[in-house]
Amino acid sequence: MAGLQIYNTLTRRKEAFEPIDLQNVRMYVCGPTVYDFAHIGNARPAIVFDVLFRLLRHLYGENHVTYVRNITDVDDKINARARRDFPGLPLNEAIARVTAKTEEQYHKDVAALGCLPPTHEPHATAHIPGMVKMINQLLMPDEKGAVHAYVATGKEGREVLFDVASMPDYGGLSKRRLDEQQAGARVAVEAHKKNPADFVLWKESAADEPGWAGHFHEGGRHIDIHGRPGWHIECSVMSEAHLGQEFDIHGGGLDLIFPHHENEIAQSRCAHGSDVMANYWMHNGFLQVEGKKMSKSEGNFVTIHDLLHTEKFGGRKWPGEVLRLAMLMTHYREPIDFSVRRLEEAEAILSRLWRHGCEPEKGDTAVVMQELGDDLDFNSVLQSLSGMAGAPLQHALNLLGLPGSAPLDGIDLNATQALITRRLALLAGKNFAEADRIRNELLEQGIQLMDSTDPVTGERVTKWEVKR
RNA sequence: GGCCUCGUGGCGGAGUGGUGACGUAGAGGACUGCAAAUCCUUGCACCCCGGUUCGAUUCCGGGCGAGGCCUCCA
Repeated sequence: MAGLQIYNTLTRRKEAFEPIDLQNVRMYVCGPTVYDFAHIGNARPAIVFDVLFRLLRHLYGENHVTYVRNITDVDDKINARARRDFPGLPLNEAIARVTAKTEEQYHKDVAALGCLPPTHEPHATAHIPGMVKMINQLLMPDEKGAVHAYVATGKEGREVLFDVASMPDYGGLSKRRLDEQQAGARVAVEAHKKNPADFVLWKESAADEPGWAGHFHEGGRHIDIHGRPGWHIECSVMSEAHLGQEFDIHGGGLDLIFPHHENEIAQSRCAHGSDVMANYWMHNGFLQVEGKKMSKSEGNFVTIHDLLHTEKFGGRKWPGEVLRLAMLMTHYREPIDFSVRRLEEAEAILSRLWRHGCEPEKGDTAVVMQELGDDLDFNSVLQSLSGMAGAPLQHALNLLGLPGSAPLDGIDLNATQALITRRLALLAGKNFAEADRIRNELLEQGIQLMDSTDPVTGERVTKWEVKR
């Protein structure tokens, strides 16, 4: 079996990947918070980890990989959006509308980018009891007698907080030392926290906010807090529910290393009394748009939906596969400057590959997967693809989640063939003007004609391809 | 202030202590009725300044620049 090398954020180096269970390779990736259209920055992890998912399925078998990507559907940003968009509705109903609509849109977007559905897509709101249970585990003394959580009262009510000082090696993923963080950090001091780095596990909800019953036990006391979970606890609980206490790969964007992933590790390890949550932590790099940080105020905030369905970026729509390749052209850990030029180049590469896909076969798909196994070395992959043709090329493209040939949707094959035949007749009669008119007409439909001469008969042969 | 990335030709992107891959775009040519495709040819690139060295883009030091995290964020 070809090896797989993965750069592990935990150790800051590339390591040979060794699954805990060959029969069930397990990966968790942080999914979207569903309050707004996903932007192209959100597309990167979806695409990168989809490629990894496909590679793992290739290496270990389709039924031996479990990929979990959560949906965060409880969050203060969602509440704010719900109040804004549906002011007349009760908040919970408004929230349900926002999350349902956004989630549906997200699924359409990533599907258009060629991403397979994950094995499981758990919703945070479906795992509240599990979160309460884990928080209680943290409130109880562990095997060594350490208590990792406490109840305190903050400005907006009671909270259950994680006590970072209770975990000696807190900060291992982000390589942050607690004592180094204090100096100079612009963290508003919150008096109820034992340590400024302590983070919320559960917080009390106001009457009009979404909330669930939380029964907690602290030092023999029973405490009921009608509230909602903190952000980090979701992933700890959902990953355990679907992948167990220890699993193989945990992925997400670079910005999640701290605090999100650091805190997930703290919660899971302290609740489980273990040294490991996931063995390999992978993080994708950030992207800019046309050389600038993407932000709404810069006016360069680009959603996946905009790219696919509007003409806001570069004055035209872009097919999902072009977007996918444009994203993969740069190694997943490197920063990307997302630009029109990049999309154009991806498109050019893709049409050349599709053209080669119709030629006599050349090359070996296995080589591609081997190169991909070197920490997703897509640059080498692209290089190999350009030397391939025919079925192996098409197969390789499919394994990468790209179409093996140009999609023919919306093209009337019979009508096209009829026009080509008529044009050949016109050419035989040297009626170039009319023949060119037909060629231009087809080009406007996205069909590019290519004339050549049959080497044997010397007759003109016309081929065509889809050009978007 | 602390921690961390990155800086190669128009763009994307390899690589190396000593003739600077490759792709894409551009230019010229072949082919073609003309295109498209294909093939051939072609162009100023290694952020700056020191140091080590016979020689540095590659090693060391210092700058400058871009970006990320430390607060919600892919």
